Amino acid sequence: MSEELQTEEQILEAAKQIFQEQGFAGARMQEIADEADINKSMLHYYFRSKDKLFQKVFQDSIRQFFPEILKVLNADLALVPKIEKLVETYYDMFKKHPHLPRFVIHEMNQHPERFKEFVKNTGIEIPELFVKQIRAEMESSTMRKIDPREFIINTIGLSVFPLIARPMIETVFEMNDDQYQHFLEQRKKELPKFIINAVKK
Amino acid sequence: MSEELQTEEQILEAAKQIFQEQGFAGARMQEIADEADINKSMLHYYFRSKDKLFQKVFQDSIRQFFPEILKVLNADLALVPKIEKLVETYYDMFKKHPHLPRFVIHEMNQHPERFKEFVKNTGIEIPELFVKQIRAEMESSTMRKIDPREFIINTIGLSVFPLIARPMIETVFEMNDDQYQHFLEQRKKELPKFIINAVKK
DNA sequence: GTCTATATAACGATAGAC
DNA sequence: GTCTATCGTTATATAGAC
Repeated sequence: MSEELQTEEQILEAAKQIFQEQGFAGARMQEIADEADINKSMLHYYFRSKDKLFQKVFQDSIRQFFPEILKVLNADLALVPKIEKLVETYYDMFKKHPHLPRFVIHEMNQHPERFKEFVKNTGIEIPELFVKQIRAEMESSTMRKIDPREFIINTIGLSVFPLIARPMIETVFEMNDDQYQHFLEQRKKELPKFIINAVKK
Repeated sequence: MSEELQTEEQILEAAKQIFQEQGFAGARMQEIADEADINKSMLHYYFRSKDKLFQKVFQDSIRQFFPEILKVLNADLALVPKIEKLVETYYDMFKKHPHLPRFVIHEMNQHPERFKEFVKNTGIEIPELFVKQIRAEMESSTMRKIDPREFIINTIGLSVFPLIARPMIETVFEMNDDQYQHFLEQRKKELPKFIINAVKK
């Protein structure tokens, strides 16, 4: 009885790792069980089916991915420090969960409708405050005219892309793992400048 | 005999579609056979195994994805029209092959070493000419100092991200498919400005 | 080269003892 | 709640007739 929560937590932790690494289709229930160091039948005892276990993991992953970003977007910060904070948040998240962004991107494209349902259920909303902030900056003439949606997508895209494109970057620019990590560190400082400059008047 | 090439081509075309849509793990040989409108055993007759068929498709996809971009990067064009051309190339590619970018990203992360091998075999190289061009622009003081690798990654990332993040964009900004397509059209014009502005002095 | 039939293995899921 | 054993399906792959 006291083991209930622990086992369930162990399973979820293992499932998260395997699913995020391999995706739904690539993951094996046996592998999840091995990772959680429990018997395979326990997975079904706690979550009934692979699909149900996956949906739990996927929903948790969305909850992990979006709100943290939206929180920063809607925070009470000036534009420049907000961009800096946003970029930093992404890179921290990536350090803890290297497969999270690619996992979400892959799976949400496999079942777009289901994904939209999930997002609605988690109560994620348009970053209204940030949109207002951008509009205000544009009116006070420090920022050139740009669709706020473009600005948000560009900022997130610039943060995420080098993380999901790692093998490509390492290959094209002939980096090893250390050099890639060093490149990311440099980028953390450089990227906010790039973004701010892009919308300066 | 005269049917050999045609059948092989049919298989590859079908395999490309299914693999790019579902990934290696999610794809089924039966589904590829159905799509190609041939018998399932023909897949093995022509390509021996699922893995061999996949590797052919993956390599072809890389050949489809990279050289076209690198060709533009190394073309004899001034910076601004080059960026415009690059963005346009990406969006055209996406119209013809909507799943290509996400497919390459997902699969190259599943087997990074194999991916690096493939890239080397296809003879893809660092876009040296473009790097030189950026360096020249920086020295002639029209462009602020920036690591050319950052500039390249940013440009490609900004082009690719809204394509692979479509369900997210449609959800967060409450767009339907038409509105998304319209958004992309607008973006095709806006993005080069964003990029150029970002590196202006 | 193309088909049908089948081998072989893997996987998700369940039954039943403890 | 946890285990072993096993069922039922589905997947890749092959054998063999035509």
